[in-house]
Amino acid sequence: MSARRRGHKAPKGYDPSEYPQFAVTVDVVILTIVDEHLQVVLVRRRDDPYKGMWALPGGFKRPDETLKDAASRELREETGVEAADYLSEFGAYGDPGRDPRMNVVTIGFLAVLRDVGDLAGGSDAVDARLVPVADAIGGEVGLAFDHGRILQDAVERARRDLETTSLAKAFVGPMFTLKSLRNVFEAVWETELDAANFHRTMTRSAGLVVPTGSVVPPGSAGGKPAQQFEFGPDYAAAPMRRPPPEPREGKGRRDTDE
Amino acid sequence: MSARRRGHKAPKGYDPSEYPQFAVTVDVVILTIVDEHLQVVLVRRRDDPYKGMWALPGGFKRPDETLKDAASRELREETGVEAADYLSEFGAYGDPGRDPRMNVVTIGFLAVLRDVGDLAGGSDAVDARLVPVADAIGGEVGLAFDHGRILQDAVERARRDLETTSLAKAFVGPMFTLKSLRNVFEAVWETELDAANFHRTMTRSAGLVVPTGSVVPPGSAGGKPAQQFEFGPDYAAAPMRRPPPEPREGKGRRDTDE
DNA sequence: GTAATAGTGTCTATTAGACATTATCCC
DNA sequence: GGGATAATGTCTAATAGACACTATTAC
Repeated sequence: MSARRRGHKAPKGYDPSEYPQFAVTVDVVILTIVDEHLQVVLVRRRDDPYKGMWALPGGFKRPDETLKDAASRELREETGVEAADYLSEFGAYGDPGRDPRMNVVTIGFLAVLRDVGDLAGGSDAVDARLVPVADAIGGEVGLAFDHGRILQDAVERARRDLETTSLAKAFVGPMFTLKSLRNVFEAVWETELDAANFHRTMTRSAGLVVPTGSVVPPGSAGGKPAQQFEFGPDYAAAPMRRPPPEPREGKGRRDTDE
Repeated sequence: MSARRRGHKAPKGYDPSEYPQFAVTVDVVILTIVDEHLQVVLVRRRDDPYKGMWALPGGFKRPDETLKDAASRELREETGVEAADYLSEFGAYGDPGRDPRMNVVTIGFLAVLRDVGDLAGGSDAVDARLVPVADAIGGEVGLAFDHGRILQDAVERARRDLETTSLAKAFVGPMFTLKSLRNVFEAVWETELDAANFHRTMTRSAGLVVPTGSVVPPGSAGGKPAQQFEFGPDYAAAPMRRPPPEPREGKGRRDTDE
């Protein structure tokens, strides 16, 4: 007991052997939207003892880099993308035994990309694929360790940040139609938004999104060409609130019926 | 380069000397409201090489405890409080050199207490005091390392959680007046809320707060006795939005005038 | 009585949401 | 033309915010 001191400010010359040592890893939850659905990058290592399990990309933090730099490096190594359009820390994970092989504390980072590019180009020792978030959370994909919980936390953070920050910018390119922007909110929030009201809410106050003048022709099914917009200087948060999750059928208390 | 492997899943028998080792500390931002102002617990260690600097309470994480347990333990050691009314992780700090004495990654926890009790009872080696958050952030109190930034992040998280979670419960006791509850929002958000509208918003839908029937007599200045309330089952988030920060005088663009 | 605090009532401007209507394309 | 998609218009209910007013206490 005397060996341990209160507080984390060890005196000069404090012997590292007197306090516990941990490996620190950074795991990156890389989100993007493909086919109108939210997807996450998962990897599977060929030399992994947990064969068949998919995992979040990640790696050891180095002493001479920041946590964010470590996350950025892992992202680059995994996807070849130089810089994420959004990269922020969302959680820390240090339960004893969560990795049976060592004492490790993992910092979770949320990365959002407009386009994930060619995943196979990342590394020759790693399988990487895009998985719909619903599948990964739903348990249809076996996730290693506590990566399921980490992914859940990341998605919840993305849902919140989409409402309270300019995260939406990271999901779309410099020019976008209001339909594609609406799809971002619908995919991340897992909800449906009225197209007419969405259009009005986005364009009501100038400075959120501004029309560029160019239009995109409709698909083979026809329709009015859609205006292309870009973000204005005032977009700092979603101009609408996230709708509350719909009550499940047959769950929760039932006041009426029967 | 060959010694380092991509990803954090080291093979069995991986040599700990092949990846960097860190000390992991947990720092706890303990918030409470005293005299209608938000306050934070700071400590100053007698044997600290950085004499005169105040710091956030914290300590090393042990391999056999979770991060939250470590935070809870530090909180208990510092304040004698057995359990915080709110305790959640809000950030990770790992910049190289942030603690010049060792490689350390710090996990920040936000703790909220209704009553901080006797701080001096915590330890004989530590001075502890309550400091108004405005003073601590304003630079009027010298904070060690990057603790100023950690504190700022914690306060920002508290502001957000007060709006989106039931954090308000942690600031008041089991019974409270609407004035004291309103003061929680005003102190944390650094704003003023209309008392009449606050009352209506809180009591409009039953299940948020419910009157207990008991009242508290007014002070020496007189006034109508205040009803005491307790939280109902439906209080999961603040029933009002956080007001946007007021634009500073003389700052920002000026469209009119001159 | 006056001052002070708790709580209610009322009015208005804004907003969310539902939904009809118009505009412009493909076939 | 008919179908499909984009964008606008309209209506209603709910809400936020300002503020007047009533209720109950200390002095």
